[in-house]
Amino acid sequence: MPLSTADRSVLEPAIRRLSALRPLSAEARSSLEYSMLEGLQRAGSGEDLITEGDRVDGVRILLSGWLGRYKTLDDGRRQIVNFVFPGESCDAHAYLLSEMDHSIVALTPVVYAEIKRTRFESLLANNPTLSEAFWCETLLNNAIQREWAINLGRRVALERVAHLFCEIFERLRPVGLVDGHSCLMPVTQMDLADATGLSVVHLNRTLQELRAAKLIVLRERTLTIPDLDALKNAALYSPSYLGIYRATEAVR
Amino acid sequence: MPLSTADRSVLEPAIRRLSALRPLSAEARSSLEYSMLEGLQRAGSGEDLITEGDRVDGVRILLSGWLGRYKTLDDGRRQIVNFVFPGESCDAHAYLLSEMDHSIVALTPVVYAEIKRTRFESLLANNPTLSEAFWCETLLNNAIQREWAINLGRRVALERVAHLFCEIFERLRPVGLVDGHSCLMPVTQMDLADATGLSVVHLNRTLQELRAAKLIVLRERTLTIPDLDALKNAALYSPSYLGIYRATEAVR
DNA sequence: CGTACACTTGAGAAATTTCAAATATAGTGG
DNA sequence: CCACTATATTTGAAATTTCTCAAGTGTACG
Repeated sequence: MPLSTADRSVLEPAIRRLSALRPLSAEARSSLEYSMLEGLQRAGSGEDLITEGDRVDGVRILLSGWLGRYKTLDDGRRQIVNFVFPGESCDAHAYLLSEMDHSIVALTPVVYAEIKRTRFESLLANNPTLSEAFWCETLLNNAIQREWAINLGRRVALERVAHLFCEIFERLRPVGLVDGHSCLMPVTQMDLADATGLSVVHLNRTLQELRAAKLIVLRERTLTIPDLDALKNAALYSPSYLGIYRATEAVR
Repeated sequence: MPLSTADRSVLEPAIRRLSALRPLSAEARSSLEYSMLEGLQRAGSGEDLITEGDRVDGVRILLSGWLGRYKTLDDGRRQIVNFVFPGESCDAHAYLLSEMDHSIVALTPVVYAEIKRTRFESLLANNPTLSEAFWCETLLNNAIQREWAINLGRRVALERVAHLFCEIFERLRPVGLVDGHSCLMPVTQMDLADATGLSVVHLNRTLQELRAAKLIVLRERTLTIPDLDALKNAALYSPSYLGIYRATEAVR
């Protein structure tokens, strides 16, 4: 469903994030803003934005809420293979491949901008700097996906959940969604379980362990990390995969 | 160490694979060949081609042997997050990010072509079709990486190893490295364990299970899959993530 | 021939899952 | 606003998977 009344401030996360990846010219920025404002959309929690096997015909840029990229096995097992946070896009360039290899679901109510393929392509053709920013995003995604592999393959439950929380913090920070030591945690424990490859029951117990160790406070849909370094320590966190964000952090 | 005598046939896997991703113009093909022939290199088994934290300054295209992309945790745990097979490139465009987020090791003796950044960039600039092929490769890598996430997060040991073998088959096929029902399996069980997130001991037992079920034959560094569909079944394999290869398969 | 490395086996320990049920919490219609 | 219902979180206990440790057997290579 299209949004009618929209002021430009809803676009802020997208602009902020792309600028963090590559400095955008004023011109690139304004034509992007124009294209986004034309395609504002909402989706409700639980709604699939796109399903494995679909063909893609454009790009969506998330403006608020959380999305989950997921894959399922025939017997229903589900793995969230990545989150999409405000400012991040999904499917940029995906039309270069034949079809979607995964699905994307709204884990919360979301607002996003949809830009059709032809529009998007001309936007990139006219703004090399923008094109580079989107490609950078693809590369960054790749790096994040690799980190998820070691997270799922080699970290034990506690480290794994701790690591996810660290990553969420670092990815929300550049778009201004970390407030002091806290951020919103709007998803269910089931979602977190599917993202960490754990059962809900064990995820729940792991959260309690993290709470008992005073590494996190999690209540009323808010995650607080009193001491991020301590949590990173528990997670065996290594920062190199989000390297491109580091400049951003310094600027804060 | 540079290779001296080199005939053009060593380049075949690379040309074959890129052509599978995007049809290459004769011109693109020959300038790529020329650039590759100039930068032929070898590395011995166990040698790191590049290490996490390094800056990248070019692209390498693997011509023979297997590479492993891996990450490690401080206490030594290692996860191979992906393999690189002949014809695949590593680090294409990686110089757009600040530094390597992972390391790449030669799991066998390898031959590869190295193209320096400036050379590579002008190659892409002059051959849009080539540029698209390389970007396609990046997107495909992304899809593979997502599949690894569900493999590590949601498949049990037997399914996981079975799935890895199916994937290896499907990725080796387009470059002509599958011979009937067999392909080379030149890596150690330790490497396979690190790729599937299992301990060596458990990987070994899982292989025995697969053998007992007649799903694989594995001896003398050769993997035979008598009935690929049966193995895919056991792996809960879903083909959508290697979709772009499907045209290739049909052509065979 | 020896030494290092790769593979295999056994057995107990640990992590994680499953099943089942109890308690919260949130959303909905009256 | 409340009662009702569905969903989300939490708890207990047993079953299962996977890991660790330790040792034995092969195999390749100098």
